[in-house]
Amino acid sequence: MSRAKQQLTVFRALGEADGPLSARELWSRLGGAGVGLATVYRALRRGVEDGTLESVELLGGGVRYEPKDREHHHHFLCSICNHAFDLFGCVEGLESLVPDGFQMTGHEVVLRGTCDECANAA
Amino acid sequence: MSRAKQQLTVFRALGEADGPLSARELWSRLGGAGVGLATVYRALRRGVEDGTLESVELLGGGVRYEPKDREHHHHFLCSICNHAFDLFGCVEGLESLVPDGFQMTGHEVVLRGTCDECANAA
DNA sequence: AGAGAAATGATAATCGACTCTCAATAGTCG
DNA sequence: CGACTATTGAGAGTCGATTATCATTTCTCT
Repeated sequence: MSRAKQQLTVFRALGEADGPLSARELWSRLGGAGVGLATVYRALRRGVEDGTLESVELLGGGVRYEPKDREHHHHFLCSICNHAFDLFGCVEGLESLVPDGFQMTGHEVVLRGTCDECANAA
Repeated sequence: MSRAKQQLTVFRALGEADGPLSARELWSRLGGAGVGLATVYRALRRGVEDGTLESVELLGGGVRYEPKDREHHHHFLCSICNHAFDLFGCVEGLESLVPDGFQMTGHEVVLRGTCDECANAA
């Protein structure tokens, strides 16, 4: 593989994914061989520093990364394949949960369950 | 400290907390000295096996534990002190986020921001 | 093409979280 | 009290994730 801008390769793979990917998921998608794990980590770190990428941490799954240019959205975590999927839309009524004196700056919603594919395979 | 049922000590501390605690938080609340970290981990593990405790994993915060006998609730994670607080109530409209073919079995909502105390200290 | 800068891959090193080991201690029960 | 079992604390060991090292390769610019 040409060594020019492997970072672009990493970003492209993230952009094509249907949800945030962990460093390892990303690495295996890139073929494992051909791109070093260290390079994946480097690209991710730089992406976050650049503001191009965003890291999200979901329950039980460690840190994953996704392009920062996406609209506000949340995630679905399949408890079988452990893959995270993007969801669209948001929910109502978050403000009412905030206790007096607390200031909310953001929120995260994670749905757990079985994804399409795993549900059919079962 | 008497060695009888340190596990109870651990459970009590969790019960008195205003939110889920990590093993380390719990350990430092118990005085650090006096109870070994290993004992804390052991008590937590047994608690989860018993069904007495539940482990929750919030964004950016690792694994925390809380008594399982609580009502359905969510959490507020202070980005300054990094402490997790219990919230009461839930939100509407979660089902509408689930894609076709996916089966939701649970969900987690985490609010981020500044807690009472940190907001005043700032 | 040639020099210097930047990026890369393989692997060693690090880090934090958690578990295991083991001798010592406390609890149980006759 | 005395034998036997369960629990404990301290520290070593393990495990996975991430980062650092470094020789090599690729880029950029002339």
